[in-house]
Amino acid sequence: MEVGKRSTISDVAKLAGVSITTVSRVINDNYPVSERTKKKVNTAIEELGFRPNLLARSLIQDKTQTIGIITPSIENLFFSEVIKGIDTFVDDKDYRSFLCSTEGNPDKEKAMIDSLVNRSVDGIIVIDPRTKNIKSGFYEGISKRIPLVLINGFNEGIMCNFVLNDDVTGTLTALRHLKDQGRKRIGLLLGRKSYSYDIKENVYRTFCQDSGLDFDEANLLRIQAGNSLDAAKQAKAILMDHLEKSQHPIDGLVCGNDFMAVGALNGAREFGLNVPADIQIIGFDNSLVSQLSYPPLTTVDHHMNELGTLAAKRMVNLIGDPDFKDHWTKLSVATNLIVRGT
Amino acid sequence: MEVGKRSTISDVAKLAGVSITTVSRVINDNYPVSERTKKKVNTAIEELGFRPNLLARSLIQDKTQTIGIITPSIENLFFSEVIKGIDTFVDDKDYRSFLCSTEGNPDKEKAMIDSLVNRSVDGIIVIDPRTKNIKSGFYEGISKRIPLVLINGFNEGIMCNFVLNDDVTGTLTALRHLKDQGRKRIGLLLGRKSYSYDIKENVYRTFCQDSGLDFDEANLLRIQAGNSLDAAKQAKAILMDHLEKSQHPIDGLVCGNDFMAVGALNGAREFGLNVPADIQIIGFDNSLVSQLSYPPLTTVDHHMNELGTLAAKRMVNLIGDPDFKDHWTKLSVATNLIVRGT
DNA sequence: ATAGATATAGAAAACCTTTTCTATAATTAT
DNA sequence: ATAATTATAGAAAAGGTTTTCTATATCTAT
Repeated sequence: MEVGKRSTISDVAKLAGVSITTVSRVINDNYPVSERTKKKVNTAIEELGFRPNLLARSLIQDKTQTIGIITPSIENLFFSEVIKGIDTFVDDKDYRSFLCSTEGNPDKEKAMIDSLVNRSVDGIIVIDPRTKNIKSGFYEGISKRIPLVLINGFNEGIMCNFVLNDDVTGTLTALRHLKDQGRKRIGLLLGRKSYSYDIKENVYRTFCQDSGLDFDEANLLRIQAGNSLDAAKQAKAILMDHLEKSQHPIDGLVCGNDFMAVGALNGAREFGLNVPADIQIIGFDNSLVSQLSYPPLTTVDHHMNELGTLAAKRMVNLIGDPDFKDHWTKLSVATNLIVRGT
Repeated sequence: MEVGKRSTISDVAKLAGVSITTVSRVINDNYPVSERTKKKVNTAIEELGFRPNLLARSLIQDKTQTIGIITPSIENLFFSEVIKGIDTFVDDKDYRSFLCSTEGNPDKEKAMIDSLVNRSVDGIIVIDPRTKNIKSGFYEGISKRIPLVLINGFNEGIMCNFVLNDDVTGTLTALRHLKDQGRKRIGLLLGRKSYSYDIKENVYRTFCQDSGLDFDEANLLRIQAGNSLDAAKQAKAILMDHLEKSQHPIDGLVCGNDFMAVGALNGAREFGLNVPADIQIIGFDNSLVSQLSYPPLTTVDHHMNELGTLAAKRMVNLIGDPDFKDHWTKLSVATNLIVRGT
């Protein structure tokens, strides 16, 4: 019997000599059924190897025990930590998750989300939502149809559920640490403009002003990396370029993420500098690479896993809430500096 | 109209003044409909913002345009490269994918697969299938119900679709390289027993025998790591231990993956050795970390992305094939050595 | 002008469940 | 002994599509 078509509830009913209603009740245990019939039904289920077709159930109940996770990239360590956090939490509540990669393309992201909505997922979590889609009101529209949580993207006045890092404190702590260590010329290294990098830049500018450090446009390094590896390579190149050309090169550097920091570390070393004696380098994220580098990287711990867990928790709550449309929150996860060898 | 319940095909039919059959035909373009009615229907669809409910469609067509990907871990670089390869390929064919993490637990893996089958996924790809489930015949059973492809796990006589790395050639090339470089005492560092590590061990033993190298049980290092970071830490520790205690410590080392290799690299350095002068280290996988370490790691490129792509390609073919039950293949992806700085 | 073909459209069945509503048998209360 | 309640079970509707089968109007060929 194992081979061939999958058996249905009506096969079970027939074999057990009861109605499909009764079988359904035995499966879901939501209505009294006598022990005798229960046993008959269970035997039949066993014999046929019957498993309920979840599609049919979903269609009628209008819930799928399914969520969608949208990410700009799958193989990025930062994102996969977040995804892991989400998945662990929702898996425990017996949700399965669709994983969709957008390659950072806003239109592809929209298409993905639409596709998931048409598949009746119970909710969608977006990692690094695209600014374009935030501004166009796309997410607000989706938010009214199904539960939506956005991780690490924000804009004032948007009615959506956000889960964010405390980038302000994180950046500030890193900068202060360098200053406390006696660094005089502190630089900042970022990727192309984004929600998170914009915050870091602002904090940096304010910090320079407030703390009487020399602010110099030349100490604000910027790369246009596509992926993690690119980031490391470009970071290495741009730092070496800076060291070579600048009259007063930096002696401290905060990087937008750990990949850039590792790249910078390698660049400084190749330039002949001693880390951390000649230049101190601080990464961001506390990702795996920060612990594998030599010396291990001083970095700002983003608690990426926690970010995912929090988003997932919020999601599960929203799904259970019939008035989910009316609630929206902005949650924040604290960051802290982990001092290691750089 | 945006708010409230989602509109259905019958809403469209009513508004356009036609039958639902006709609307269905317009959507799917699988039956002649006059231009005039087509336009009426499309206007109605537009006006209502109608999108077909994919659950209902799937239920009747018995296909969901959905596959499942099972992995022991989400945040492992090796696996995420494979997943990326799979996803890119199937996404292009308009499949969405469920991602399920098993934490390496065979029973959880079984439960996950069952859950996906009940959700009527069109096929399942398993990365690093559990030996226990291979041996129990579980995969063969699933293979008869829906298309199944196993990546990086194998056992003779099992009727399933496999996609494998050529670990034999990879390991051999690495060992030969070290010998060609004049290394006399070559070691091997592996994690707990698995399909892939067993092959590497066998190749190593044979190689030592065939090439007249001193084989010494003490040069076969073994760790029991849980995750990537563990692996690096334990590799560092075990190598330092070996260097300290061994009378004739190794001067060349092939590692089971790049994380171990980075750990070993750091360990050798901390022990005061110069890499590659005093000891040469070769990793496995050509993962991101191998390019970020300093010096960058010499490693065996596994073409993980290709592994995923090939599995995905096979999967899509199986899905299209009504006789998928009768075909099974063993595909292999070549490996090659990338010589960098260690 | 009529038979046969063709183009277009709708009615109804099917997919597999859950859920509501109705029915019967068994129990309890009067 | 009868009415009212309770426990158990089934019939049928519902969920939103696709698909098969049937019907009509239009066209083509004789």
